Amino acid sequence: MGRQPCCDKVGLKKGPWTAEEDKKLINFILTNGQCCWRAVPKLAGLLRCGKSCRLRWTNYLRPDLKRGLLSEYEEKMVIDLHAQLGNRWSKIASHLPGRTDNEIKNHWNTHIKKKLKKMGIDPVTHKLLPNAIDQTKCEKQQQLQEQQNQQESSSPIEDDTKVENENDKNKEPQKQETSFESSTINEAKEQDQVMTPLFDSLELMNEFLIEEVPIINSNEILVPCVPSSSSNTTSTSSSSNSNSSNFLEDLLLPDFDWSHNFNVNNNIENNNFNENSNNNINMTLWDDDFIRSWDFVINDDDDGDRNQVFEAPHNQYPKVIMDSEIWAYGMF
DNA sequence: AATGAGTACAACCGCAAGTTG
DNA sequence: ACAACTTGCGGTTGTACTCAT
Repeated sequence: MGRQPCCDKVGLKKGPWTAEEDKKLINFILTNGQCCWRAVPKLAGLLRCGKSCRLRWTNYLRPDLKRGLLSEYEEKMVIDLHAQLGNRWSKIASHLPGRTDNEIKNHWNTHIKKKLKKMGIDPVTHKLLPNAIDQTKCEKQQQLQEQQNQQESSSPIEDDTKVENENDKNKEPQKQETSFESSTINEAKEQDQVMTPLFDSLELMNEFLIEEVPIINSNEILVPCVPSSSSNTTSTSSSSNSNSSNFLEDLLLPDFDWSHNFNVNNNIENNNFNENSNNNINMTLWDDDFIRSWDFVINDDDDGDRNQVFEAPHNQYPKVIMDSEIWAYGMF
């Protein structure tokens, strides 16, 4: 007897998920929690296989997902982790809270691979490509040649100063490199905030050791949250941290009054927020699509006013410690 | 404006590991 | 111990979108 397919494929829908399907899935998981994916489509009234539901949830609908491009800092981490773990995307993703293995894999294939190749680094082995090695050899030879020429054409006194200057010149990049080499993740974070270019060398990348990567437990995942309707708009992370249920309560608010409060006042600020990737809170989790999903889940009104989509500005994302069990066991 | 190439990313597929009866 | 089942992972594909011509 062969292995049963994960689902009966006859009559099952494939391809992109519709808003209606998302709604059903979110509704179901909010009500019942995540369990037995095989049973989910039947119980949720979806013509999908359980696998597809799980994928949709974990890669797209999950509330603790960050959306948007990976930051410079995240990219650096991915490169370093990939150097050590290879294509074990889920392992890599586990070091980047809010990111999925699929997302990282896609980003690797579309962005990072190219960047590394441009830099003369083999994205598979993380070593310098033969061409790049030849190039650096040539450059070194050229430099030596130039130095020799300069030495020949200059007086001994000038020589000393020149040599010193040359040394200084040579020191400059070295200094930079060693400072990079000694950098910790925190320093990398700081560098990321000033948008430094990607690595100058392989050595640099290898400095991001796994041991240095802060592993964040699922129950520590920060979920951007919205203040309640009556809330002060300057709510701080500390105030929200102290009460993890705020997030849930807010989600359960029947009227979502707060949604348009922000929409009106903060469009400009939002634009700045999206453009300003230096900002620590680089979470675009609550993008239109996502909010739309939740909006209609809560209101259960497909014809509801879509203009009242919540768009909270970056300074109004209180940090909330997300208790994984709340999601896992459907405590909504 | 039309169109073809390139890009980004959501989704699918098959396999393997883990779990259960 | 073993087969059936479930879940998760990594590779690949399909398609919508963007941009250059």
